[in-house]
Amino acid sequence: MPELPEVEVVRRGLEPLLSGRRVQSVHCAVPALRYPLPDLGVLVGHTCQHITRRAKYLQFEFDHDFLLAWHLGMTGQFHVLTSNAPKAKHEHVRIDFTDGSSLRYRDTRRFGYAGLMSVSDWQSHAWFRELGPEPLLDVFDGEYLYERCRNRKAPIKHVLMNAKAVVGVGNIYASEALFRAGIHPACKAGRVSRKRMHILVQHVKEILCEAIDAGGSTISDFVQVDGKPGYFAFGFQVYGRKGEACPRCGHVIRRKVQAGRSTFYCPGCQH
DNA sequence: CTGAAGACCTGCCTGC
DNA sequence: TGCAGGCAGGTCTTCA
Repeated sequence: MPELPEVEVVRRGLEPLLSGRRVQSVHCAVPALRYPLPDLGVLVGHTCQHITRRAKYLQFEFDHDFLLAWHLGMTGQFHVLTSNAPKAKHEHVRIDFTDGSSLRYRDTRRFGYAGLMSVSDWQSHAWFRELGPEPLLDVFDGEYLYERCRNRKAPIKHVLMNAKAVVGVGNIYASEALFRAGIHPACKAGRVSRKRMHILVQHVKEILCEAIDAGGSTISDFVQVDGKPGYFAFGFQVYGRKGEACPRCGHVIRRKVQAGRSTFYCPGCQH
């Protein structure tokens, strides 16, 4: 489901509802999502202090050095309800707080996963150790990406989606950013010029910011914490638009499968 | 080493 | 109406 903008929208929704709340009880309806769930019972009696984000992971920071890292996979959703609200379908985890609020995790496909680590040392955890830079930080710039792609024969779209190169850019935003930059998704990464790499990076940053401001993208099942959809999907220029006319040059937008993922592009203005 | 493909799991849509 | 097949926003593992 979510790429970086969607995870950030969820983080911003959860932060004011959960920070400062103390855990009263934890219920797991299943032993595992994608991986076995950690023993969340250790959080009982502890207070959620901040919710942060790294790549597509939400990080719930508790007192006493507990950090709960959570990846939403494709269909994971968090909702904050009251503790007496009924259990929804595919609701796998609930964390009740002493003030009566209740954090629910739903995940139809169960591709999500969670782990407990320490606030002071999460960077060394296997999930985080080898991640590339955050795309919205200044260290991610055209020069960085150009150097990262040198001699790489993989398609530029694969590099954009590779979390070791840069985090948070998934299938949708990779397609859209390449369209805006006029770069063909199958173009070998090592053959994109320095100048075009600068342009591409600018578009990646722009599109992620626009999507965050719009509350994320909803194609089928992304919702914000309050249940509202995201609105950015209305702004897609190529994603999901196979057969339609390119908004820029009028050529017919094509869909092709790259490494098992759908890629949408305009053969007229992406080279 | 790199890159491609399969696996995880469920639901929805399409076409026969 | 029913059913097979394809498809879905992520990431890890396996294989060539």
